[in-house]
Amino acid sequence: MAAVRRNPLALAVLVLLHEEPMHPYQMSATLKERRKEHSVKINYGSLYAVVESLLNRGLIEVRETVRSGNRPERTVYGITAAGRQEMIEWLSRLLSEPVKEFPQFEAALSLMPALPPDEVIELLDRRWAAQQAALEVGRKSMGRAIDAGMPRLFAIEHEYELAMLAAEVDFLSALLADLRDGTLSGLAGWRRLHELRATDLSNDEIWAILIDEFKEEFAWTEHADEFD
Amino acid sequence: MAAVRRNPLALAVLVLLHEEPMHPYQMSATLKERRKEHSVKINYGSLYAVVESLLNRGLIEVRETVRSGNRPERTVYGITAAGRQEMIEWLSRLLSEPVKEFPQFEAALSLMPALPPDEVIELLDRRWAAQQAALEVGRKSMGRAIDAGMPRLFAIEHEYELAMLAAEVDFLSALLADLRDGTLSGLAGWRRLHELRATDLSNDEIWAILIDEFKEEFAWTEHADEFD
DNA sequence: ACGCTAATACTCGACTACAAGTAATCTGAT
DNA sequence: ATCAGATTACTTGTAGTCGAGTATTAGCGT
Repeated sequence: MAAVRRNPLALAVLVLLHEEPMHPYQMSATLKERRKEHSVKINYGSLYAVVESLLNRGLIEVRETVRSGNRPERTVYGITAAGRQEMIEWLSRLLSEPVKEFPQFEAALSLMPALPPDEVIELLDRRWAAQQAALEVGRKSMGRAIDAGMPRLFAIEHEYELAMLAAEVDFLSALLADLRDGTLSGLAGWRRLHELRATDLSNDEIWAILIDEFKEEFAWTEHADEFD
Repeated sequence: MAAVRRNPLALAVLVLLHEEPMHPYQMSATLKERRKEHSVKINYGSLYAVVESLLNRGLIEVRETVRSGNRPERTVYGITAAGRQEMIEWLSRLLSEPVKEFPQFEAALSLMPALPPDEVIELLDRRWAAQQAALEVGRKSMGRAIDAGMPRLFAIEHEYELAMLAAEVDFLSALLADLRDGTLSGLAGWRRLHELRATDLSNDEIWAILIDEFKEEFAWTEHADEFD
C-alpha cells in the first residue's frame, strides 16, 4: 500500500479523471489531443497497468462498463476522494521538490574519456548541430502557436524544454571551444592515454607512464573525498 | 538478440571492463570511487542483471571465478571484441544523437493547471529556492575541486548538470515573474476555472461559462493541428 | 457491395528495475 | 578478548515497463 509514485502517467490519469470520468483509451486520446505525449510518456501497456494499480489502491473506481456491439468492453473510471488528495499531493511535490534524474547524456559525458578526444569532438559537434536545429524548429513552432492565439499556459512545458535545449547548446558550444583550443584541463593526459593505447603496452605500463608524465593532474586524488 | 541499449549502467560496465577485468562488486566500487553514481544510476539488482545480459549477448566473458574462504564466489568478467565494438558504438551514439527523455518536472508543468494558480506560484517558488541553493552548493564544491587541482575533464558531467540547473533557475525566475504580474497568457482563464470549481456548478456549466468568457483564448484550437 | 485504411479498445509476455535481505569477513574501539 | 559496525559480495521477489499483437468497427472511395 506504499506510495507508488513512479510513473507520471498515473498522475496524468488522476488529473484527467479529476476533470471527468472516462475510459483508458479516452485518456490516451485526450492526452494526445492536448499534445501531452511529449511531456508524459504514453504507452498502452503502462496505461492499463497504471489504471489497474490506481484501482487497487482505491484512488480511482469503476463507474460503468459499456459494451457496444462486439467491441471490447470499455470500463469507465472515476476519481475517488483519496485519489483527489493523492493527485494534489503528488503534483504539488513534483512542482516544488526537485528529484534527481539520470539523463543519458550525463552518463555519456562521464564515460567519454573512453573514446579518443578527437573522435569525441566530432561526436559532440554532431550533437550540437542536431540540438541547434531542434531548438530552431521548436522555437518556430512555438512562435506559430502563440501567433495563432494559443495561451502560453497550455505549452509552458514546451517553453521549459526549449530553455533546457538552449542551455545545452550553450554548454556544448563552450565545451567544444575548450576542447578545440586545448583549454580543458585533463585534455593532454586524455590524448596521451589514447596514444599509448594504440601501442602494445600493457595497461599497467600505460598507467605508470601517465602517472609519471601527469603527476600534477593526479595530485588532487589524495584528498578527493573532501568533495561531494 | 536485438540491441538492448536501455540501461546506461551496461555501458558503464563495458567501459570499466574495457580498462581491466573485474567482478561486479568491484565495478560498483570503482564507479563510486570515481563519483559516477551521480551520473550513472547504480543498483545492485540492476548491475547483476545487466552483467548477466551482457554475458548472454557475448559482449563480456567470464575470466575466472574465485572463492576465498566461505564468502560468496566472485566472478571476474572481461570484455570481448564484440563488447569493445558495442561500447564504442553505444557511447558514440549517446554523445552524438540526442534522445527524447521525460523529466518528471516537464510532466508536472504540463499538468499544473489542475492546481489553482496561487498555489502553483508558491510551489514553484519553493522549487526555485531549492534549485538556487543546489546551484550554489554545486558551484562551490566544483570550485574547491578545481582549486585542489582536479582536471575539469573528470567532472565534465557535473559542469553539464550545473549548466542545466542554472537554466532551470532562470526559467523559474522568468515564469514566476510572469505569473506574479499576470503577464502569462491563459492565467485569467486558469484563475476563473478554479474560482468556478469552488462553487457547486457542474463541469459542463463551468466549461460553458469559461468558453463564453474566454472566447479568444479558445479560438486557436480550431487550427491546433498545424503545430507539432 | 467491396476492399482499404484509420480509429477504437484493449491484452500479452518478456524483459527490467529496485529495495531489501543474506551472509560472511574485516576493523578497531573498549 | 570481545563485539558492534562497516565492508564485501551477491540473491531474491515483487512490481513495473514496454513494444507488439489482436480484434472489431467506421468511414470512404470506387
